[in-house]
Formats: sequence, C-alpha cells, structure tokens
Amino acid sequence: MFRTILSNFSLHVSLSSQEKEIAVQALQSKLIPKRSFLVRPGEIQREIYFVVSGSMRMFYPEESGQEYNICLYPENWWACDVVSFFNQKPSLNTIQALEDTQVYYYTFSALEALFITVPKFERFFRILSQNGFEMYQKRIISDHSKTAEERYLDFRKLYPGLEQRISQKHIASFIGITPVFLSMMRKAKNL
Amino acid sequence: MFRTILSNFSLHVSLSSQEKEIAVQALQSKLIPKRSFLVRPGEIQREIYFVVSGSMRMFYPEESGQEYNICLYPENWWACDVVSFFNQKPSLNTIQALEDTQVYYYTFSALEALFITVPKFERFFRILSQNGFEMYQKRIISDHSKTAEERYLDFRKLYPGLEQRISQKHIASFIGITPVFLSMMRKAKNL
DNA sequence: CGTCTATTTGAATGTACTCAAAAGCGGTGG
DNA sequence: CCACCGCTTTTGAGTACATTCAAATAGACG
Repeated sequence: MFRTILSNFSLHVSLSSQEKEIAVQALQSKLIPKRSFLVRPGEIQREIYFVVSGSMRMFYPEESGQEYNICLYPENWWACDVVSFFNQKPSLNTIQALEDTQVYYYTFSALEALFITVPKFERFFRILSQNGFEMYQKRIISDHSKTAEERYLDFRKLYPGLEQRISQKHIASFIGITPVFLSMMRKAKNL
Repeated sequence: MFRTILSNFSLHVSLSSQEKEIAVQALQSKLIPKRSFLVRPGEIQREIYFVVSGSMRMFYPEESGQEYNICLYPENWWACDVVSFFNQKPSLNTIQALEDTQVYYYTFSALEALFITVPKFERFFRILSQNGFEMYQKRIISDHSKTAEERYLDFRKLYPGLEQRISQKHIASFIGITPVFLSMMRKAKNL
C-alpha cells in the first residue's frame, strides 16, 4: 500500500524498516475530488501531499482573473506551496485537483515530530526543496531560451502521459502560452 | 565595518552582541576583480558571499556559448549557487563579478560550525533560501504574464540604480530579451 | 438533452528577434 | 596621452513567433 511513497523516500535517504514504519504511521490519506481546492491565497499551507493517483496544479491567481500554472503534480510528486508550508506563512497561490486525486499527507506538526524522531527526513525534505529550487531556475532559463514548441516537448518529457489527462489550457498556462496557440502548434507540427 | 551585514542578519533573526561577535569572527573577506569568476560549471560552491560593494551575476552558460543571467547580486545581496552550496554538489552555473566587488563570505564548513554554535543562523539561511525560491516562482509568472517593458521596469525596481552600473546586455539577459530589443525599447519609450 | 466550457479555425495584429552595418566607448599598449 | 582594437550599443529593415478577437465546433457534465 505504501510502496510508491517508500520508494520515493528511498530516492534520497535509506531507511530501516523501523524508520519506514514510523514514517508511514505519521501519514494520513484522503481523496481530493476533481476541481476542489487544497490551499487558497491568504491561507497557510498546513499539509504536504504525496500524490498517489490523479493530479493537481498550483497556480497564481492574478487580480485580473488570469491564472498562471506554476507547477503540475501527477503521481509520485509532492504537492505543496513550499514557501507557505516551511515558513507557515500565508500562501499567494492556489492548489487545485485536476482529477480525482488520492494523496498521502503529513501535517506540518506531524512532520516536525518526524524530523525529531527520524532526522533523516530533514535531509529528505531539504533535498526535495532544493530540487524544486533547481527546477524553477531551469524553467526561467527555458522560458528565456526556448520556443513554445520546445517548452511543450519538455513538458511532455517531464510529465509523461499527462497531456492526455488534463486540459490543454492547463498545459498552455504551465508553459506560458495561450491555449489557442497551443492548439495551432499541435496541429501544424503534428504533436 | 560589519554594519551592513549585521543589519542584513537582523532582517530575519535578532542576535545578541555575543552572537554577532561569533558570526563576524567566522567571516572572511576578499576583493573580487571585475570579470573574474567565483564558481564555474562542474565546481562545487564552497563559499557563500555577502556583497558589500560592487556587483556579481550568476548565469547558465549554454553549450552554444549563449549565457543566461539567472540572478544579479549588488550590495547587500547574498551571492551563491544555493543548490550547489547547500548540497555540496557540482554547480551548473557560473558566478562572475560585474564590477570590482568587495565581499564577506562564509565557507561551507565555517557555516556548518556557526549553525551549531548559533542555531538561529540555520533559520536565517533557511529564510534566505526560501526567499530565493519565492523570487524564482515570481520570475516564472512574470515571464509568462508581462511584456519586456514591464519586466525591465520590474528589474529597475528590484535593483535600484544598477542599470547605470552594468552593461545593457546583462540586463537584457536577466529579463530574457536581446540587447538589441532592450536598446530599441528604451529609445521608443524614453526609459 | 441542454448548457457550459474547452478546443479549433481563421484573419489581423503586435511583440520581439535576426541580420547587418554604423557609431560609441573603454581599456591597453606604444 | 593618444591611438587603436574589441566589445557594446544603436539604427534600420525584414521576419518570425505568438497574441487577440471572433465565430464555429466539439466535449463534458448534470
């Protein structure tokens, strides 16, 4: 049952079976219906989610009503406004389920407790944050150096198969183009 | 002498005079000549720099020879490839002085020692990282939502006065446009 | 089935880029 | 200290990439 999350932990730390047990005990789980929200601007992110199935997005809702997808979270991704969660300060963003989504999650306080009992997890989540940091740095470079087509292909490499599960407008928003242009491009280039 | 760095610390942590003393003792300082390099791709970032005067840039050097400025660091900024430094893994980027630059710095091991004697500094540098994280997230949204002109004005707000000290091609690279277009835009709009 | 949203299509437009050449500026050596 | 060389910025013309607006079509959901 906890196979996927345990193998995710093992990407960065190696755990004894006892440590695995402790980590798993502290987890909670829930099903998030499509279109429902986990965090909204002004709220503090109090939980960090591991996506078992389904997918979510984090977006910045501009005053104009425009939404900018910052990150997509399919299976095996950790979904969370990292800045809000680790500083327990209000989020600027919204996290929303794009499909019915099954998650495991730690509350902030459960995670604090886990850090004390099994300090390795501090390392794990530090690496997780740093990977996010690196991913965003690369996105900036990619936005400055690549065409929409290249960014679309990068999206498909980063999130294999996801393009068949979520609407094109969310993909367009993620790569920073209009849905209209994504549609034209896909047709013109047979993508 | 350490006024600027101490007031920088006090943005996020409050320190006793003894703690200040310890922090300052662990600092080293050096002068980095214009155009010289602090980190190069493949090297591990072993020091974290506080800019006292002058300025530096971090850029990603593409195979093609093209360079993409990821961040600019004038006075009172901490300059460092965060990912390389905190994980002590090879950097992908280059850090270079844009002017003769005076810095204070901690080596990685000096900082580790400081974290043990004055744990508050762990908090300080965690907040520093998270601020970087947040800044990059905002850059992505900005790249997806704003025009070159708006991004140029944002640049000038973020780095007051810096536009008179560094070459336009570095500004253009930072905001993700060509130097030619920056020049045209500044003329057309009297910026 | 009907409504609402998402996608497609087309035409016109705008923003930013490329290429090329000229002008400006800064550092270096004679 | 001046002259020259190399790099940066400017200027102009032509082009490409991506957007907007609008209307038609297709899909999803109650």
